[in-house]
Amino acid sequence: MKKLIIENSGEVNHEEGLSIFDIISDKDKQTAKKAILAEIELKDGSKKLVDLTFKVNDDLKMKLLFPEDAESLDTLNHSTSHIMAAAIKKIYPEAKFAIGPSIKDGFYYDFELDKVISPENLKPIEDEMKKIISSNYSFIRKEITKNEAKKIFKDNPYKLELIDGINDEYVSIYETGDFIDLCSGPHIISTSKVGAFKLLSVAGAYWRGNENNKMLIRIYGTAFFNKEDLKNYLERIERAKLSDHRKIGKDLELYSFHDEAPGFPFWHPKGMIIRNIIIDYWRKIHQENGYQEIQTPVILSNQLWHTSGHWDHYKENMYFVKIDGNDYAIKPMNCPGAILVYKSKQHSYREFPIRYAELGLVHRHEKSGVLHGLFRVRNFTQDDAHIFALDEQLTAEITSIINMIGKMYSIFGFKDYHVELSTRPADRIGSDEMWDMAEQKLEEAIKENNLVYKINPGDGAFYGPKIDFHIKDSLERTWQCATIQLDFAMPEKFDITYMGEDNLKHRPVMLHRVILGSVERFIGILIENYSGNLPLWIAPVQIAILPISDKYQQYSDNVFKKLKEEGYRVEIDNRVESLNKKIRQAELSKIPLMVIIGEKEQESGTITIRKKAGGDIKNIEIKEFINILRENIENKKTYFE
RNA sequence: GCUGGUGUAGCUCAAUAGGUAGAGCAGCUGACUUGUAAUCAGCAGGUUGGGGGUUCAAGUCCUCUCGCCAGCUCCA
Repeated sequence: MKKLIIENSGEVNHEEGLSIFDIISDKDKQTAKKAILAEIELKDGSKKLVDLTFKVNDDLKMKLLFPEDAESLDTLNHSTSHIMAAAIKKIYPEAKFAIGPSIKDGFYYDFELDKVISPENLKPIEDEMKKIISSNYSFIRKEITKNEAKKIFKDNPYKLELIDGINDEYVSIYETGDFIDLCSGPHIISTSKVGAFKLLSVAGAYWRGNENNKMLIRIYGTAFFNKEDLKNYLERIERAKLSDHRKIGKDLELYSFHDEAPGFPFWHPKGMIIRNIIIDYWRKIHQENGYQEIQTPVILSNQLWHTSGHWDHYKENMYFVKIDGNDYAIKPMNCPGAILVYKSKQHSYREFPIRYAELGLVHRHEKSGVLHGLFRVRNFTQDDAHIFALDEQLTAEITSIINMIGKMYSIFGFKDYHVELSTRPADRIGSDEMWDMAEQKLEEAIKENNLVYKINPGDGAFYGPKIDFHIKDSLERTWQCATIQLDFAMPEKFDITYMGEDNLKHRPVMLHRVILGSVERFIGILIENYSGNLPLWIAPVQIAILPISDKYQQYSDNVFKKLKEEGYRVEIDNRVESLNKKIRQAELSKIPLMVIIGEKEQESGTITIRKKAGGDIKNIEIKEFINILRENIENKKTYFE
């Protein structure tokens, strides 16, 4: 007899070779029915997820996982991807399957097929999947040798390549009905565990994520243990779409895009108000932190871009122009300009660190398929800075930047962002020693500041590694905003120096950094995070004055003038329309505050405030209202109080 | 750039099986003077993204092209 210790539910003695499911079933049928997976403890103390069909041959400690555990939903999605593959195989026997993992909120499977798959082909696949699910097939795991596996998958180049990549003599396969897949698992015990699923979209995806490889067909789907969860998920996605900055930007007249300039945003008056508020605050915080603002040209000679390395490593993304027969480029980055400013005079170690800030308008030729509202455009303003420093000043400088990022993000209401350390890319300048040093320095700074981070290998800039800060949009896609880049290479390329204490020339180190990232992307993500309901201090229109009829026009005009004089962004709706209509339109325009003026207000010399977020303040004095406004705006409050 | 989808008035959407474009909102005009999310009536608005083709006839079919959307690659 062997002993199975189940976390939180005691011990069971059992015969050797029984599956976890059988053992639990003997003890408690209900629990066995509900369980999805088991997390077993290996001899070395580490944990591993296994199927419920896992055979127990020894004493074992484990924990059962149920539908409410996150790992269970992952597994369900992964298993559903197998079910989808099985269905596709039924309809298109010639399909060759590549990989089919679970992802956040769903799963996909990539496969090669010499046919066009469009959304209308999804329905038949779903129908076939339903048949498989109701057939209640078991997921049967088998461990076989690589050679055996190669025989099974002899017609599938993708699986063969995967098998070759496995560092083990044995591989595992799973059988579901007559469908066999190479897979490490784990899986649900039977197809009937899939309570609800939906195929969502079809797209192309390169094999192994490499654009030089063949493009496969990818079908995305999502699965849940019950129908209610699927319904909630689909509703959540629909709701998130209402926060789309592309829609809100158009509705609120913030900016527009036109066929005449794809990827180049047009800023409208109300959008400019948001931009300028952000920039005003940005200037203030940079002055406080010892930055000096500069501005460098948009067009610079090709010669410069040869020197900087952009010609060799960034040309594909650049635009070029000819002036008087000479070749120039439109800047894709601000660094070379800042370096020319630095080089315009001699520098002493006593000046360091020198912090040049620049709101630099850059142009990049982004591939047409990647353009995405304000998140991905072809011209944008980086809130850039280039810091020239001594080696020993780097850690303090990086820490100071990290603090500025934290402060600005919290002021703008971003709490949920994550950090990545992007290391050396294949296409780069500078020696390996430089990269070792730079990467190490950044990692030290991250650790010193106790940031939680992950490594993003190969994603650094061509001149140096970087710490990236990512923020989520309404659909929880993440976008890189802030970045801190450490650069030993450019100072060398441009041969920049300073005079040291020893009266000798030395080479400074350079930090490139942005906080907002680009003003455009930042505004896009700001809008999505607030669903367009911007805090009072940022809202392009702060107050809408709504006279109930034109009998109160004069009094309303006085209130309007008063607020305007105080510097508030206020509009008055003088149309002869119902109050209901005026309120509705102010609501749709996402104006945070409405001032309602009728007979009562006029008589008592007061106003009534209707907050967009809900709730009224009845009959208050204008003076008092202004005090409240001032209080909210000066403190940059997220919600009006 | 690649894969798939899509493109009708400022916005949201109609238009049977190809028969030559229709509505609501917004706009303009007029009436209504209104107390917490759309008052009523009238008017005006489109060579159906653009080019080419098939056809007696194209918003509808074919083709090229551009934009947009989802995803892949790439990125602030």
